[in-house]
Amino acid sequence: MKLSSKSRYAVMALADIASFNKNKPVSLRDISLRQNISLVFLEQIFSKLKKNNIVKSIRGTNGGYVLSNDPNQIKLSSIFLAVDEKVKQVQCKKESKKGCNGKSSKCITHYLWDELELYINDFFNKKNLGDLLKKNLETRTET
Amino acid sequence: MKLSSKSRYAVMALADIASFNKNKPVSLRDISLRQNISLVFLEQIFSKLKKNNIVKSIRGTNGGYVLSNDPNQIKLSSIFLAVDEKVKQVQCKKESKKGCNGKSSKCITHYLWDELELYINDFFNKKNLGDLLKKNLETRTET
DNA sequence: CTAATCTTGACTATTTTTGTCGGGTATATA
DNA sequence: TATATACCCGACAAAAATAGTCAAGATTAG
Ligand code: FES
Ligand code: FES
Repeated sequence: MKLSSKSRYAVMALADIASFNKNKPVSLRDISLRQNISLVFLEQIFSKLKKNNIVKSIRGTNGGYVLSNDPNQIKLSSIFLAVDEKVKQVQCKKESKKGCNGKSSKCITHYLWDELELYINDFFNKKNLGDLLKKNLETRTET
Repeated sequence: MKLSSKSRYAVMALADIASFNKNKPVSLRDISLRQNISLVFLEQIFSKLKKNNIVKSIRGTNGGYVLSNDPNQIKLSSIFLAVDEKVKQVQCKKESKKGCNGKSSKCITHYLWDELELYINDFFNKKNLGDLLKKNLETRTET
């Protein structure tokens, strides 16, 4: 049970931008080098982040990406929504009366998975990019 | 981000045994029919559950499986351990000083994923089969 | 004996993940 | 205006993980 690389990279890259944020656009090339992520893969990811208005792009020489909002406003859940990371533990359609096994009622584990799903989503709703930067700074200086 | 079918089936099947627990062994065939899970796949899963002492097997006619412990003693985390479900969010070796990206220090997202990992494992450590049965009963009768 | 049941290891099909490739288009700056 | 630097986009492909199947056997109640 883990996050996809796509999602991890998305958060990594955004955190990179946020920490280098001198109001100048950050190029994917730089992120790629600093974070060791394939440039072309990053392009894919940022296409989605842009469509979902998490970042703004500036084209041309000295271009790159900037965050659309303050890091404290960017929740993990928004990022994951943008890159199609879904926390899906329940295997049935929630609205339907039917269960995941094709039976006419919910399976015995349904409510457990539902609870787990809420539990995890809660984490992603509470955490934002700002928290990440702060935490990171704390832990690093604490050495 | 989701659990594997193997893990879901394991919990489902164990819950099935627990709720039919009249001290009689429950055959995989019955579970397969009731829960709509491939019999052969269940065999694979139960092989692991047995090795990890979650269930005991009784061979021969009228054989089947019984739980090794009281449902309240069987934590989700034990079940997942048995079927190799791993909650792995951090992508580096935790003990090492090195990061997931081959760099010499931990990446900027490391502490976030570490926190998430603990958070999720906490859920699995707190929940047991008994909780599941109780919850399920409540929710169903509440209609 | 024989039918029901567990036991085991190898094998395979499908899906998902993790990217690459090859072509664009826009723009700052010399 | 030329050029290099960047973003933009859709199709494709390798690799890994998942979700099983298949075949052959061992054990035991009745
Ligand atoms: S997960 Fe919803 S019915 Fe099984
Ligand atoms: S996850 Fe540990 S260093 Fe990146």
